Amino acid sequence: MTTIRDVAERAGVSPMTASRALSGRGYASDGAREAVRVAADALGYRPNSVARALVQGATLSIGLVVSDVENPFFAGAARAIADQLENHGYTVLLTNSDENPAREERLVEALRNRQVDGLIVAPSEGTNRHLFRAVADGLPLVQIDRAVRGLAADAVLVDNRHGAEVAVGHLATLGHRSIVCVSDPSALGSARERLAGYRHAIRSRGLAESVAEAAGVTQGDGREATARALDEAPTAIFTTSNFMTVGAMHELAARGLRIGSDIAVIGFDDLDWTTLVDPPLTVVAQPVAEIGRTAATLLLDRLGSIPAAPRRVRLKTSLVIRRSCGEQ
Amino acid sequence: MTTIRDVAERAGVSPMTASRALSGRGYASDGAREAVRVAADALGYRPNSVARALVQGATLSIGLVVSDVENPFFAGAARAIADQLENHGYTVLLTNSDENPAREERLVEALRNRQVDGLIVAPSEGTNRHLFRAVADGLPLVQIDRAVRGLAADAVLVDNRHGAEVAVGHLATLGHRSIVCVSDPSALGSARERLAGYRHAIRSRGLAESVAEAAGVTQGDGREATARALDEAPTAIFTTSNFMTVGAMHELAARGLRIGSDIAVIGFDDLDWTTLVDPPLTVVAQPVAEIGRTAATLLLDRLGSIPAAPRRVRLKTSLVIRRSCGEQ
DNA sequence: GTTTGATGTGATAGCGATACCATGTCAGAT
DNA sequence: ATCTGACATGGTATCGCTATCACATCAAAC
Repeated sequence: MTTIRDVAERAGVSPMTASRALSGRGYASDGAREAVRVAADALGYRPNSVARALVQGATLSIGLVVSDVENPFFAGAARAIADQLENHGYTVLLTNSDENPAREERLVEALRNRQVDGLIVAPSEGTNRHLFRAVADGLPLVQIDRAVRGLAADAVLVDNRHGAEVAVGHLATLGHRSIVCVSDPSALGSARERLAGYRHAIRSRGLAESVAEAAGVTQGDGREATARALDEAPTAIFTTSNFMTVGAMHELAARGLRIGSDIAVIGFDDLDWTTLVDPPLTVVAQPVAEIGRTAATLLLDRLGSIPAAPRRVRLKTSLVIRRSCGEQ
Repeated sequence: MTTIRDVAERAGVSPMTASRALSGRGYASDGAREAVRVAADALGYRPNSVARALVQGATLSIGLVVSDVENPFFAGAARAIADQLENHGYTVLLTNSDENPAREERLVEALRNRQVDGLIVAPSEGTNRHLFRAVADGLPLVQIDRAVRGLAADAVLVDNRHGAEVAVGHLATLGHRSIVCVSDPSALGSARERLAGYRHAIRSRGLAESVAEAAGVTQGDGREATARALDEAPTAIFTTSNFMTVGAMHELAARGLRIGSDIAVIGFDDLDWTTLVDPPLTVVAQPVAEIGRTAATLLLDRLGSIPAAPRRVRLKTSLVIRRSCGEQ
C-alpha cells in the first residue's frame, strides 16, 4: 500500500508537508503543493481513512440502520438521508436489521466500533439497550419512523394516529358502518399508533371495532389476517401498512370480492402501483422523502453543535382519495 | 472513550493479556480471562475497530454499491448479500450510486479509503476507472447485474438476452405480429442485452422491430416512451424493467387501453403488485435472492483464497405466465 | 537432572496519519 | 539594525490496538 511517506519521499518533502499539501490545511508552498500532487498521482496514493480516523477521532461516516430495506418506505427514506448527508461530506453506511432486535444490536455495535460520527436508526421492538447506551455515550442519534419510549434522542415520526383517524373518518363519511382493521403486529410502535387512531375513530362514532392483527409483517401475514377479518363480513377494510395492503388485496381477489363496490379498501403508504390497480387505491400517504431529509437535518444539527434537548418532529400524512372506497 | 488499557489496568494485567483474553486468540489463563471480562463489562468497553483495522490491515467490512436502492431488484439483492455475508462475520456497508458514475466513483473511493476487505458493485455506465483501479490493486470485487467490458472481476448476471427472447417468443406464439419494446436507455448494459434479445427474437421471425427508448430510468420516462411506442398501434408491448412497466401501464390506462384484450403486456421483473393488477401481469422474473447469494459466495471465495481467473455466473430468468397477454 | 514443549505474561514496536511544537526564512515596520 | 508576524517545513509523539519476541514457569519425558 502506498502511504503518505512514499508520497513525501518522492516529492522530496517531509510527511507532514505532504499531509498539509494534500489536505489543504495549514501552510504549504505552491511548489510543495504541486510536487506532492504529482507524486501522489504517480503513485496512485489513496489516503487511509482508518489511520486518519484514529488520530482525528472522526470518520465522516454516518451509520443508518433500517428495519427492512425491501420496504419502499425505508428505501425511500434511506435515499433521502444519503442524498442530504453526502452533500455535507458524510458517507452513509446503510444496514438492514430485518426487524430483528438482536441483529439491530449487532449492527449498531458494529457501526459504533467503526467509529461512525452519528447514527440514524429505525428501532425495532425490543429492549434497545444499545440505543440507550449510544445516547448515554453522547453519540448523536436520530430515530425514524418509531421512537423508543424514554430514549432521549431526536425522532422523526409521522402522525400515524391522525392519519388512521382521517382514513376511518373518510370511510364513515361514505356510509360504512362495519370497518375492520388489518393491522401489523401491535408490537410495532407505528402499527400501535395507527391502530389507536382506528379505534378512536370507530368509538367516537359509536361503531363496533374489529381488528385482525397479523402474526408478522409480511404480505403473507397480511393475507392471513385479512381472511380472519372477512369473517365479520365488513363493508370496508383499513390496512396499517403497504405489506398488509398487498396481502389484503390478494385475499380479496381470491374470494372474488370487488374493491370499491363489494368492499372498500384504504391502505397506509402510497406506492407506484397503487394507481395501477383497478380501482386505484385510496391511501394514507407518508412524506417519505421529507422524513429522510428531516432526519438528516436533525443529525447535522447535532453533529455541528452542543447537545440540546431531544427534538421530536411529527410530520403530516395525507389522505390521497382515489376510488377504492366507492368514491366518485 | 474506554480503551483496552483501562480494561487491562482494572483487571490488573497488561494490555496484551487483555487483548488476548478478549479476542480469545493466544494463551490466557482462566483467571485472567475472567478478570478481563469483568473489567470490560464494568467499564462498558467497546473495542475500537478502527485501531484494530489499522494494525491488522483488515476490517471485516464489505462495501456494496447499488445503482438504486429504491429499485426492489437491488433492495432484494442487497438483502440477500447482507444476510449471507453477515453469517460469515462481515458487516455489509450499503451505499447508493443513484445511477450516477461520479457518485459511484466517490462511493467506491470512500469505501476503499475505509479499507473494506471487498466490494460488490452494480456498475453504472461510465469509464469506471475506479473499478479497474480496484481490480489492479488486488481488491476482491464482484459485479452484479451488469459487467464492465474488459474488467477482470467476477460478475453475477442474468440471461437478459434469453429472457427477452423467450418473452417475445411467447407473444409471437400468441399471434402477435406488432410487438414494440419500451426500453430503458440502452446505455445500460442490462437494457442493451434485453433489447438485443428482443431484436433477435423479432428478426428471426421476420417481424418488424420497433423500439421506444426512454430518456431515463424512471417510470415517468417509461410512460413517455410508451406514448411514443403507441404511435405504431402495436398489439403487444415488451418492457425492459419494472419502472418501464409501471410507466407503460400508466400510459395505457390513460388512453383507456385494456391490457390482455386491447393490448398485450409483458414486463421484466416480478414484484408484489404484478398479481394485484387486473389482469395479472405476465413477466420475466429474475432470481433476485439467488443473485445476491451467488455474489456473496463468489466474494467469500475470493476473500478466502488465492486469486483465480474471474468467474462469470449467468443465472436463468423465468417466464411467469399470467394473463396480460390474453392467455387463458 | 536435564531437556522439551506447552502455557502464560508483558515490553516494545509498529500500523498510517496528523496534532503540536520548534525552528527557520523573509518582508515590512519601527 | 532590530523586531514582528506571516509563511513554510520538519521532528516527535500519539491515536488504540495487536504482532512479535523475550522471558518465565511447570509438567512430562528421557
